[in-house]
Amino acid sequence: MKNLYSQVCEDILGQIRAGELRVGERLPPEAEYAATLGISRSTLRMAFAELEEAGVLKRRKRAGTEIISDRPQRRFSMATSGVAELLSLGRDTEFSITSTRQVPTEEIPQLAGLSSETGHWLEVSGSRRMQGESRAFSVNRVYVPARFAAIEPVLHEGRRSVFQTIEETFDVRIGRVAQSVRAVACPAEDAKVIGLEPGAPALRIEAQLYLSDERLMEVSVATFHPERFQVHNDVKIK
Amino acid sequence: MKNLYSQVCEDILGQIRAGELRVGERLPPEAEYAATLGISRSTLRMAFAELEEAGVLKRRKRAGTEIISDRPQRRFSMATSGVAELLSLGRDTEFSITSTRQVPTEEIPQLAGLSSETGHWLEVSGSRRMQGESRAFSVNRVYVPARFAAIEPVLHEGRRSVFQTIEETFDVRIGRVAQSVRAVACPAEDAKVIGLEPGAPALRIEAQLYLSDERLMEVSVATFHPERFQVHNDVKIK
DNA sequence: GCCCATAATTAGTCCGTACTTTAAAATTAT
DNA sequence: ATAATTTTAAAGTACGGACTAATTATGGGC
Repeated sequence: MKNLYSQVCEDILGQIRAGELRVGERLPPEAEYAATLGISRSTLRMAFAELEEAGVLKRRKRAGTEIISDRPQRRFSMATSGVAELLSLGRDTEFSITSTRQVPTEEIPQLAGLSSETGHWLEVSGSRRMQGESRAFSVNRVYVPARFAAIEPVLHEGRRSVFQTIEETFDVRIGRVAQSVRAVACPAEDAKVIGLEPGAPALRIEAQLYLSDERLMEVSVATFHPERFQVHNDVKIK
Repeated sequence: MKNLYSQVCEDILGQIRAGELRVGERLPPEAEYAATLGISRSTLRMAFAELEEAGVLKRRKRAGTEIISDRPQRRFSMATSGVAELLSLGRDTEFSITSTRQVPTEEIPQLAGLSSETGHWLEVSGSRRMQGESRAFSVNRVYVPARFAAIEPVLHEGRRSVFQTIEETFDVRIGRVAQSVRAVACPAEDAKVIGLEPGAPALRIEAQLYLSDERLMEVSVATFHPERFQVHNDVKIK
């Protein structure tokens, strides 16, 4: 290995793989560890930074350096400039709500097993269109747990996304997004809205948005017009 | 602002927004710049690291620090552990080649305007299946520029992805992936292979793989069975 | 036993210096 | 001109020291 700190990374990774260090354990304090390794604290910190980046370590003031995974991850960074972009909603689109209602968990397959929240969710139905255009390119259904149901009146005030409204109203931040993309035959009810034949190919995106403490923030199910919308990712590899 | 280096970040960003610094320009050398700002080089380097992370700066030894964007990007990291995962090809799938041939640029719409490479590309046609299963879940066509066409004999030796073969054979690394996902009506020729009715909804993924120097490495067009394949992203937000 | 103030600990920030590596630029040779 | 070589400027690596801030742990009061 060329650099000292990369070498230190490898060593720590090796010890984890060999079982000498285990997930959940804490490493010694920086100063102490650097001394025993015979390197400077700054060099150790560079190694730690790399391992933290790779998802192996987690560092917190006073709490120390914890091993949280034995599998370093090659890092990809998405070339997007906000969560809205990540969710593939351009800046120049607007969301209009057609209806809201309370639904019990059992009625919506996408909610099954996701949360032990109280039985009812706020369902927000709507569609999204390019600014200025008249026809929508997607039909959206967003499910909000009871905890955030109070946003309902606020939603009607603007054309913002549901997640943005929640972020602002409750002063919380998205921490993670799990998203799946499939091709489906467009349901008849949605086909009318986006101008498709029933049964024609359409793109279905289901997303779960979580807060940084892993609590569920919203579940969203959207059906997109296949010619007027596509998911585009641009991913740099470290 | 709390930290000196975050403050420096803000300052630089502010100057970019104000037009005092422009995209394409280079910042002064670290030592010099730190001196004029009246801070230590390490502190400046922390600020630079943050701005590089955000996609605003690009640093290269001896070449200096260049401003490459005026829009800092909120950071997303994908929870994948390799490019294969990123391209949504699980570890436990295998690729089999059905045919290869030389094609001119004009015949393939996905190649239009992508590269000024010489007129011919190596087209590798194949399908991908889960390990052990008999029916494929995707039909793939991969286009390799003439520069890498020599991999053709190597391809038939194993069941590895084309990009992996290129990486190994030429000792190069992927630097960026641009990917788009759409819903399409499955073409008749592909429908047979993955067991779909012609015209049924299918997922189409088109990807361009670039090397770190931005030269094109491969273009791939794949059609997926909608029930047996979906794109899944799990994205942490900083 | 529980709550609150205090102390101790640990990662984070900041400084300054010295040396190394890379690659752009300049120079020389073909 | 073009190719090979040398120079050199810039980021990268590494060291060590000092101070800061956050948070866990401790101890005292009720």
